[in-house]
Amino acid sequence: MVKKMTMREVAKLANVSQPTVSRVINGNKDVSEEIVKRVMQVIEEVGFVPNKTAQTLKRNQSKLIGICVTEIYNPYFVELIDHLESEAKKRGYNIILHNSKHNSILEWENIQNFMARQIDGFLLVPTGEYNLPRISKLPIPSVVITQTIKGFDSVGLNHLKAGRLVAEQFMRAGHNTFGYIGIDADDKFRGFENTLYENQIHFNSDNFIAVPDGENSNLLIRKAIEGYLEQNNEFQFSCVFASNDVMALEFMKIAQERGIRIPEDISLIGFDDTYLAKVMGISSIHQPIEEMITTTLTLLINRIEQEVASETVSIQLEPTLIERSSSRHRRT
Amino acid sequence: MVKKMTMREVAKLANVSQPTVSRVINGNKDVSEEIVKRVMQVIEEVGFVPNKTAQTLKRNQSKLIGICVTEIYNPYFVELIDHLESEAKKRGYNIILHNSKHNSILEWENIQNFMARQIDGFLLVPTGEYNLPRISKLPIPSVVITQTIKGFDSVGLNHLKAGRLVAEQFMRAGHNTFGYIGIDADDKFRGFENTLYENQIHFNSDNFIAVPDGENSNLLIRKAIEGYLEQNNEFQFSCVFASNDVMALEFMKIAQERGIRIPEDISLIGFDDTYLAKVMGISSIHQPIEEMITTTLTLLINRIEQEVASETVSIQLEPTLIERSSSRHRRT
DNA sequence: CTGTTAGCGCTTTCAT
DNA sequence: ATGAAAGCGCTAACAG
Repeated sequence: MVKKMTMREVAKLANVSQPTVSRVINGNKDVSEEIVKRVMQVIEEVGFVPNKTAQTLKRNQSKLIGICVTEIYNPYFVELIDHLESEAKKRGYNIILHNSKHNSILEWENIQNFMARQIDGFLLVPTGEYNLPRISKLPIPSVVITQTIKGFDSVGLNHLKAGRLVAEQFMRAGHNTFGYIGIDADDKFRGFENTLYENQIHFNSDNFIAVPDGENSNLLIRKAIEGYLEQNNEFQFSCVFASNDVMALEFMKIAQERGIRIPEDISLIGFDDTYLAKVMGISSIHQPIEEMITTTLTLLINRIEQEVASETVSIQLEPTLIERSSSRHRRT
Repeated sequence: MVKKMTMREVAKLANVSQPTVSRVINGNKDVSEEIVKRVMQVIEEVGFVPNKTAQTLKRNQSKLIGICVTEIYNPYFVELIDHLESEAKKRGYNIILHNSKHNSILEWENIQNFMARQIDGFLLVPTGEYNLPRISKLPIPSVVITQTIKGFDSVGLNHLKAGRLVAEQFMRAGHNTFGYIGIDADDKFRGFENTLYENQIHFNSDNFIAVPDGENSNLLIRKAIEGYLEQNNEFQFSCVFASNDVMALEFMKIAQERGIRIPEDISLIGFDDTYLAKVMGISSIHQPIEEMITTTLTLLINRIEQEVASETVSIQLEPTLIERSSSRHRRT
């Protein structure tokens, strides 16, 4: 094929009308065997591929799903995108990926682009609240992923439960001073803190190492941890929960540099169970990514195909704790 | 906007003809200020976004570039995709990502899909030779990336030079027994071996740890390295070059488990300079990814827009060695 | 069963 | 400076 073929040209070569070619391609059964064979042969020979752009225009559906993430660097999102790509393909959809880089302006541009490209629906890891009002006015459905936002369809993790799992594990191992590394006091922290509280343990807020929001940067994380050390001279806890694996790893490295043994001196549990955690032997909260993707896609595709505007649904999946060497140590 | 708007409806609201709206949107200057303002206002109000699908059909160009990689898990490809997305956007193109999973059948399906979606051109990390003949017959341009294949436009790395850099560094540090971990005797190995040879050092092929081709799996890598140890009891080299960072990291972990110190007992250099290497302090060959992307895109977009079928060009970029702690040790 | 016709939303002559 | 008309490649309604 040296030039792009169209149905019209295929039709000419097969001595049939152009709509007949369309019927053959779409498996319409009211076509004689004879003609089907003739047309298929020509298609094969010239390597014809139907123009989805024209189909989209005519059918008013593109079989395209958008996904807009806040960063692409996070191994967690990579896993997400990878699964999404395969799963969507299985269901006859392609995906188009955009990165908002934690920037709401860019996020909106991305969504406009989605609209322009006639996607049928999209998945969103929101940068914040900024665009939510206009997103809810869009004429196509979307599902928020990894977070729960009221008024939106969403599939996320039970973060409270995740925090609880970690706290329980630490308590079971005999710890009584606790640390936390994260962006702010979100649900996973609250689950952690509440569980301690229910067991008459007060979480000392000095041991909350706050990392600035935004792109996950090793440098920023390191600064935050070193900032803590300047204030406190040494870590005032025997176990620490990091709100993602990147932070957990950075903590581990700083500990190693200072001769602090993990888990003997400090136990560590991360979050997301990315391959960073697997590779480095860091215990971590596992999110059921595959289940998340299938659930999300099912929800979104239902919205696309049923076009019913029923109540928004918000699904929370259950986290599990994957224990590795970084927390396999019992305090005495 | 509760329904998708079209130019026709915008036109009606602005009391002009539909082609006039098109002119306004495309910045045609033969439109009176007055009307431009009126139309823009309506567009703003109703949140109209032009339908790129219809534009594609009419203009016969989609402003879409495909990229098909062999795996998405490799941090190197993640970096590649990330840069590509931003850089393409700067030049007015969107990207559509596919994963061939090292499978030639899937690769061809992906390319067919590209064609169906009317992409203007694509970048390819080939799974092998299988599809190359038909790819060269396609009516749209493509550029092979990370490899050099004759008869194709390609942008890759000077792998011979990379191997040479590593060998030179090891020799300079006083090593005289050498190891290699990789898939097969590719250019980067040849550069390594040749450089040793030129210095009267024979590379002992027993010290070639061969990892099976395919998806980068930590498990397969580990098996290969452990297989070596079963044969040889211990590592018969004081320095080792791993053909990517994932392999380097796996080597490092196995070494650690066995009390082998890096770099004191064995120096290690990886390849790709991914954040795995950065985070773990592994010396690594850096590929200039940004330069690679800009070069590749420039080449591809030239092909797309000039539509001249001149000689294929093949560009090799220069690697650099980033030295980190895993090789900072001088033999005495 | 198969062909004819119309039209998806846009751009692009061609008139005026 | 603006509108009318044609057509990109396809699907779908309608004839026959």
